Amino acid sequence: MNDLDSFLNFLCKIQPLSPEGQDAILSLCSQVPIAKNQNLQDIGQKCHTIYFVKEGLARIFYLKDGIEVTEYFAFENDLIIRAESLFRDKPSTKAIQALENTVFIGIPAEALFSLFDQFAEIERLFRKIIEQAYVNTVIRMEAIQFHPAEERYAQLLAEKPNLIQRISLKHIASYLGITQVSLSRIRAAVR
Amino acid sequence: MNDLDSFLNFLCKIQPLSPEGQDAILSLCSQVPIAKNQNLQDIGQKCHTIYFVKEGLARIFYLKDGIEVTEYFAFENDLIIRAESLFRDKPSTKAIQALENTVFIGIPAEALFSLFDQFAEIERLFRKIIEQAYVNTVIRMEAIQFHPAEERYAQLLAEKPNLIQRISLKHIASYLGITQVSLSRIRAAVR
DNA sequence: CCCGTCCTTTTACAAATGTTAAAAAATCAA
DNA sequence: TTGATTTTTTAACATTTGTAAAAGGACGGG
Repeated sequence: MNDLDSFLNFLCKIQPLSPEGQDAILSLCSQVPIAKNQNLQDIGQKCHTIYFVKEGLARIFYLKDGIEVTEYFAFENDLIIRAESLFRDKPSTKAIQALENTVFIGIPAEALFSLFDQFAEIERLFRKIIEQAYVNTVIRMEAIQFHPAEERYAQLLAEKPNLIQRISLKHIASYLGITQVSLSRIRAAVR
Repeated sequence: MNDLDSFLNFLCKIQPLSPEGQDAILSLCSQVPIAKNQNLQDIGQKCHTIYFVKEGLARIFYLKDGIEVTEYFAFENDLIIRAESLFRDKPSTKAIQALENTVFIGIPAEALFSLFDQFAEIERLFRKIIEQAYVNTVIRMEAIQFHPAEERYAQLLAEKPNLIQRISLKHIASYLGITQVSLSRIRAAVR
């Protein structure tokens, strides 16, 4: 019994993997515990690692005029990568931060890509994972493009009701593309 | 000599393909000419086809309170898919429309996915294509999330200076997430 | 327990954007 | 060209959201 079993199980639901394939992935996985409010990766670093959240909660954020803007929240089993750095080999303008005590699973990208030659099933797995990430981003962009902030907040609450208990409002506000003052107003109006 | 040569060449730059792989893809490609302002795919249809623009110009749009919102523009060789329908097998709330007389290249998704078993190189090609699309969407979301409309307009002009000659301002406005009135004001202020 | 820090709300005001309507300009077809 | 249609601009006003500052709460360290 390995404590990455539930993670492997999660992967196999996306794409069934042979025992050999599973072992190959496992051999690349390392667990990285990060304390609450600490960064897993800092702004300015090139991203060479694909991360998942094993337990805890994390976000990607960047700085806009000195203010932190949250781009993405990752919960258990969620993929968390800085795609614009990883797939373009450029330094990232974003950081990955643990919002709770969090254990990440890290997979070195180069080593993983090498596995693709040997295991087509693993390439397929990650193709599907990226497809899902892509679809999620398209859907989120639609929301942010033309829905007023109040709708976006309501929608977020409907999708992830427990979010509000685990994440501070200022992070939620910047994720919604508004200020925390504005979010406070929205909450007051709903109440 | 086949008139899809330039398209094949475009694909091979992303991922080199064997002659057999190239033939396999070609055998699935059909060309679909659509007249200006006509829809290639309508709202409500399930999307089962992966499209590229061979020549011309197209967009994806949806209706928000009866008003058309442009989600995406596709120029020559650009991928144009309604990802949330294609990868989730749901009816799309979006339409694909030709903004000029346009020739699309269509590849049936199911048949393509079957090729993946036979040609790992083709699966890799489409993995990379989706990765690129994903990165582009992440970057666009960052822009729309926290940059004011005026910046987004300036950035769009810098990236695609010829866009303004080919696309009406109302479409550009909705792509930027603002009304056409607002875009007119921005243009007047810059002038 | 108290203090300081950080988070959240509230207030007042400013700026940006939406809405509606109408005018001006451009486009297109007969 | 003319007339009809569409696109773009302009105007006036309403609404939303941002900014800055202050006040109240929550929370942890000493």
